[in-house]
Amino acid sequence: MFRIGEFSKMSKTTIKTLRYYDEIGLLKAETTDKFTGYRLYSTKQLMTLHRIQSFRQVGLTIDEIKWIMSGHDAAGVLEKRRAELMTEISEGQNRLSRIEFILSGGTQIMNYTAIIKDLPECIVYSKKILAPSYEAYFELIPAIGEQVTKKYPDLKLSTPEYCFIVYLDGEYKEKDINIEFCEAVTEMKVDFEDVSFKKIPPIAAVSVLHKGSYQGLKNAYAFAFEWIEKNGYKAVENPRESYIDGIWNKESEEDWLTELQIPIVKL
Amino acid sequence: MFRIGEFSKMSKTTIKTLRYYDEIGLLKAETTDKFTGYRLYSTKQLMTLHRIQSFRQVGLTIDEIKWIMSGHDAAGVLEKRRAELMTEISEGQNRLSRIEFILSGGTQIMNYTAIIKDLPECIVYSKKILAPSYEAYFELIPAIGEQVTKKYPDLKLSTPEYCFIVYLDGEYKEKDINIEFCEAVTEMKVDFEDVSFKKIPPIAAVSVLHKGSYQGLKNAYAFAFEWIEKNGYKAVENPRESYIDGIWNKESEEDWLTELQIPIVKL
DNA sequence: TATTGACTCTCCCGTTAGGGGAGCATTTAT
DNA sequence: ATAAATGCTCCCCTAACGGGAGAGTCAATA
Repeated sequence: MFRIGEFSKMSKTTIKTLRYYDEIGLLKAETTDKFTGYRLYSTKQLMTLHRIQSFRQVGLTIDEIKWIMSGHDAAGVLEKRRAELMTEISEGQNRLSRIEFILSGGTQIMNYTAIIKDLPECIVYSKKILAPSYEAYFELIPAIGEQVTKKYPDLKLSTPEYCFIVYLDGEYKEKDINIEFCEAVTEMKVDFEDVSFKKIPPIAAVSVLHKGSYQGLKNAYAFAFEWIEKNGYKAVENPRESYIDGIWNKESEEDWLTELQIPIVKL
Repeated sequence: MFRIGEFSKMSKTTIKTLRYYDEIGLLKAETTDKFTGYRLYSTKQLMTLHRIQSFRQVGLTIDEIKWIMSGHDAAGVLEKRRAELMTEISEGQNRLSRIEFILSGGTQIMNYTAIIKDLPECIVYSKKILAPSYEAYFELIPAIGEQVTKKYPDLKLSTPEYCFIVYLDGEYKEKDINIEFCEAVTEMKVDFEDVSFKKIPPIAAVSVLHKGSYQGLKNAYAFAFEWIEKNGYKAVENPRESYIDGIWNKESEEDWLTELQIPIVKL
């Protein structure tokens, strides 16, 4: 029989860990001196501990090991752990890729940052319009709001407001732009005229914030698409251009704030 | 200005997290209502939070992000994180490999388990002997102890005891085996006759416990070497065969306990 | 024999980045 | 006026131990 210090050296396990395993019942000392409280271990425990350590070294949790040590089959737990490890590894590689993207600089000079967001489900009314030019279409928006309010006076916008447009053209255009305007609301209603209601399902998207005039949005798009490509994602829907601050509440163009949301999937 | 719930939805961040960031000073609310205590956020905070999230998503700690957000250069931190990620990934792959080795069964039927241990530095006296057979050499061991004790009566063995042999032959032999016997002691002494003292440097080793008669040790060796190969290690020194329980303290062969320690490096 | 130093015990706090919930105050809608 | 939703603070919880305080135990030495 060995005292904890000796047993600790034999097994290359810290005393703290041995006491902890004793406390939680993973590996009880064979006997505990009734007077002194000293824990005493045998070489039999050495075998058990060896097995425990082999599981700990592949990352099983204490509870999982307890389960196995109490006689259950290890295979199920190990397969679960294998699956966890595979996702851990690919998440690690994803993070590594993202860090290297930042460190590689270049595009990052523009000071953009990208994050992945889960966009929740939402209900919107939407209207497709053909705008003669980019600037022109902003003047069309208030009218849409009025049109909807006239039809459904009780319809409420989501809080916080969430309104965005989607470019329907597959290519870049400066005039005669096909645009879909969407505004999130709290309730589904029946379509009317050229306004339709729809429920947008939840989806993951990369989000990039753009500050300043809409001239610079091109850069934000370029950044976002490069980010998507370099980090192993694929854009699966048209980007949403969501307006947070703009002419309606900020005088200076510098204060305008726009969020690009590009729905993606991991490759 | 937005209350915490709205801001939470805009940024896709939980209220708990926002309060936590406020508390630790990573992202203070722009103002806090003096009477109600309500936190109020602005779209400016949205930008800051976006940056914070981009760092969180690659796994930076809160302290690291604080450091960056207070104006320091991000590159150093990111490079450190990159290095961490690379070791995390390779550790993950190592664990995965080890789990798949277990699940692949086969060798595991013998119920061996392998772990990696850091063997600490130790001082041993050692003596090389040519044993006519495997069994014969066990009878030579007591004599060695006496020989050393006669020369150095005050020399003390390590506690716990650590004694092992190393096979010096490059090949498997059944007779005329070249063996080095080592016993850990507390002090360095001067060599005498055919006994030499040496300090063994610390090294990592794979450890396999073998229970039962020495007949079965072959299996343990086979298991250990297969484990080493399949999991991307390389044996860099002769294995140590360390005796824990044996004929000197256990009558039944079944209770004998031996530990194989094979110094390794990761490939 | 007394003492010193090494060892062991229990108890408590700390670690990360928040999550869960209780109990209470405030705001908004009916 | 009341009810529902939202906000606040405060406290405890996580996984697997590590650090340290304060007190008891053991073996060897002066």
